[in-house]
Amino acid sequence: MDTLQGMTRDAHCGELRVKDVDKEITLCGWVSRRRDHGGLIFVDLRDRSGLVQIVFDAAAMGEEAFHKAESIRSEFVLAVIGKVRARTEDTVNKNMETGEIEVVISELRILNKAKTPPFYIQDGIDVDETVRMRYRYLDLRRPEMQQNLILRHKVAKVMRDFFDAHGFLEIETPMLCKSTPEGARDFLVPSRLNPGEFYALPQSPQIFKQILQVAGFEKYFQIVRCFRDEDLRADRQPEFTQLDIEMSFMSEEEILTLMEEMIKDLFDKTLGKKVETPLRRMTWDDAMDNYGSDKPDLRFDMKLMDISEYVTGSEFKVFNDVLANKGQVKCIKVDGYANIPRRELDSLVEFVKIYGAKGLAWIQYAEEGVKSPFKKFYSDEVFEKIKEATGSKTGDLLLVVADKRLTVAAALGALRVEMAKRRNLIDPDKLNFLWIVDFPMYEYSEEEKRWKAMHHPFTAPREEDEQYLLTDPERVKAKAYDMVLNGVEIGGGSLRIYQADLQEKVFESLGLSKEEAHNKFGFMMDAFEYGTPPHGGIAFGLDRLIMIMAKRNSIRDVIAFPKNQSARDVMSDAPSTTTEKQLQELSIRTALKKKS
RNA sequence: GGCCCGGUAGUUUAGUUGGUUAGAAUGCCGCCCGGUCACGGCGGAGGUCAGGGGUUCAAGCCCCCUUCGGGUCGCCA
Repeated sequence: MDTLQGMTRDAHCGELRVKDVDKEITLCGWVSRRRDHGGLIFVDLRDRSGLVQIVFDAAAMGEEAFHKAESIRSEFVLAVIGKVRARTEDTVNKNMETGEIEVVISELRILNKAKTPPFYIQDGIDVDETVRMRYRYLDLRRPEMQQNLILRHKVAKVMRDFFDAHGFLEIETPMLCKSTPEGARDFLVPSRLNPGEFYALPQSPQIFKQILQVAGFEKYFQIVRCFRDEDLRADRQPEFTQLDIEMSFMSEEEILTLMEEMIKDLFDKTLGKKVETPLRRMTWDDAMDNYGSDKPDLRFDMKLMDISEYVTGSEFKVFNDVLANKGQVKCIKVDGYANIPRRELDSLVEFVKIYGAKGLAWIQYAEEGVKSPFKKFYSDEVFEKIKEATGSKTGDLLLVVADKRLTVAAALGALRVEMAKRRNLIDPDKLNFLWIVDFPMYEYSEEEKRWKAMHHPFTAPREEDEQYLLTDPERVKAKAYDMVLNGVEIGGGSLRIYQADLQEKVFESLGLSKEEAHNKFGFMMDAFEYGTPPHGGIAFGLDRLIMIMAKRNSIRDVIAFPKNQSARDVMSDAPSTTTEKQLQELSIRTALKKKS
């Protein structure tokens, strides 16, 4: 095995071009591929910058050195000295960035050997994710994964520059915190020095960033890790990164505008994409009624349409019962799909049931006539009216759900996205941003039989709705906003309550007594008594944002070391059991021996 | 906690109605090869069919349980 001793790397594989021809260079990198032709060996050498073909020529480099080159295998680590040479026209490789040149090697050093990797170190592999995670250091060696993390770095850099330029300060907040009572489950950390007591890892720096406003920093941001002990998804990890922002003396309008500028700057400087501002704004009510979602994907249309008025007063019990209970009958139109196979319709019925709908009906405006499971309950005239009202043509399909407002929204909203995917209606190159505004202040928890804060209990209600806080919480709208990109919530925030009496009223509306509230948020409420400026902020999910920018389907592809769906790190095998001694030190008496 | 899908050489997989020695590609090893770039040719090694139990003359295939993985509903202020 050789060493680097006396060698100085002075070039990078992926950067070499025709302009470098005749230069004598020293490269370092990993062996991506080897093509051994007997007296001539080609190797694709890879470093962070990319690939270049290096050539070992038996005639030119001597028998001993060539013999060494013959021992090269995949992922060996090499240092080579060679001369850049233009390729002859018939040997140019147009698929490679460096395909017009190659490097003829005069000296080879094998810095390290490598075991045969369990999968190809290349883009677009189709390998079980567990294998990728176990060998994450090899997975991350793949160019596309390197690009994802390079993009991630650039995103963070552009954000920091932007906020610095706009007078924001990045201030760190604690990782060891007081457990927050509402919201997600906390990760708990035992305190050795305080037996029987626990810290929580932050779900977000929410309270600290508001207190920083009380402290007079005026403009704060932080790229910060957050922790939530909930079930995982393709876009949810137990620890994730958020771009956290809070500022004083700014209106909702000013905050939204500033964030639009930040997004515009970000996409321009990282991807070279122009984002049109101001971004479209939509109220929560409009989003729910027209798209069945508070994070609608507007890269395609397919609005939800209400056909309640056309189907009232018939013998059809399903619709009658729903309409009698203030529900609605709504549909989406799938263009040109009247001849949908029966089997697929049946699968769609099962699909909407996942979202709480009891069933799915349909109208097929087929060439041979209207087909519908409720055809016998209505006249041809009714189907004509619906056809006209929904703008349907012969050949179109309507998918119909009848239920309570939010159930219809959930089912048809999900079905809308599903049908768009199946019918290939989504342009993957499109970036569709919008703001959702005027969120409800509260949502009802069936489980706990009480009103809960939709955003969090520090969110300010709209002034005109304050009078309904205690009497009619359902109609109170909040000064809250979400940024949505391609059907994904990438950020959310609000103006906060900064006056003690209003805060108490909101706590009261949530069923929190003064004592309870003080017990849970006392330090914050104390702080708020010493001159709190009006303030507000927002937090962006950095992982999700980068996932979309990198056109991936999982945030695991833009996080260096993610957890699997069971929240395990399969490379290091965390979490794990610990020693009796450690547990005793931490005053954890119940030593759980899950695994022996 | 619920639902759906899946686990067969290192990897990606085929495997019929349950019926001979589980087949292929790729990777790996050896030999040959001077212009390849998914190099090519010849030869070779490589399998606890996730684990356990059951049905059967016979199980990769059927049934049950367990386990692991992915997606998702609930959950995620």
